[in-house]
Amino acid sequence: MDSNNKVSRMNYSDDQDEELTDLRRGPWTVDEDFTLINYIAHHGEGRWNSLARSAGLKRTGKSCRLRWLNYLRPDVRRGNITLEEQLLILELHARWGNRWSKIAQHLPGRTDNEIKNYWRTRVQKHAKQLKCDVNSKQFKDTMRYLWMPRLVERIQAAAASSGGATTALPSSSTNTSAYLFNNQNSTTTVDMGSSTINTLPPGNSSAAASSDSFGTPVSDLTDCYNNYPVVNNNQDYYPGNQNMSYSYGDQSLTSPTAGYFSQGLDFMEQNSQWTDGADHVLDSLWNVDDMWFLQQQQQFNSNA
DNA sequence: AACCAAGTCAACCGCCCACCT
DNA sequence: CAGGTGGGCGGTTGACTTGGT
Repeated sequence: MDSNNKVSRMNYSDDQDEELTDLRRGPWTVDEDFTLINYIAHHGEGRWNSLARSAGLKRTGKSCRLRWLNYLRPDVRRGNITLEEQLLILELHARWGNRWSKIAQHLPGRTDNEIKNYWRTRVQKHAKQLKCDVNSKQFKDTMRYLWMPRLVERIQAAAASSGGATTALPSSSTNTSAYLFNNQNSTTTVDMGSSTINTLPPGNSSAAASSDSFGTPVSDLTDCYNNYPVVNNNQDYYPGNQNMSYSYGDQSLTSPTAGYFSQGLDFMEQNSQWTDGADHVLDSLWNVDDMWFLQQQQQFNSNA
């Protein structure tokens, strides 16, 4: 994207400080990025307003902080949200709601902004397609009893098809134990560091895991969202590796999926197209299955 | 090729809270 | 305690991209 020197045409409220009229807004230029990086490298971060002035950046302190935290920070990872991360986002959002920064704390390298964008563009899109509110019990149940188990299955399948867990892992990860799935047992355990996500017995895995030519997993909530190589723009500035690992503190995550899902799996197994690995087919079936699930729920609720 | 709609995501805003004086 | 400042958070915007017609 060549957005250099473009200035946002957004409207801003009139109560901005007059000095702000001299300030640049909109996309950051490469020069600005270098200036900010170099300044922080020598002086550290914090005191963003004075930092912006001292560095000679015609930006607000907030803008500098945001640029640094969401884009320029050496350990920031962008794009290519893995299946494991998707699962974790769903799980943590179910627990905490729109506490993006709190959720982001458990996905090293991910920013609250990215997670928020992921949620709004992918998850809310599906809620819209299903014609239900993203905060409704129906939608939450659909996530809990359909999408999350599917994610676990596909994580497991991806690990199995790669002869291990390596291709499903972020290239930067050094904590492979966080991604090892015990797919030989009747219960699939997703080990996220010291926490676990238990889900249904895998049985005959019907939801085929798909991957692109790079071996990177393709999102099941999205249309080939991950279908591109890892893009980490700030590697232009930081060519070194990133050592990070998934940790989940001492918290335990448990999905009450066992026992709820057999019908859904049967449904999927009856659709041989599930196994062809074509994402457009899979994605279209998501909605069919989701609609079926919602109908079952509505029927159940009306009978109750 | 041109147009349009939908999707994506960087960057912004307003609000709030913690801290300092 | 009040006022000012810095920083963090969630929500929103809009430029750009992509896909469909």
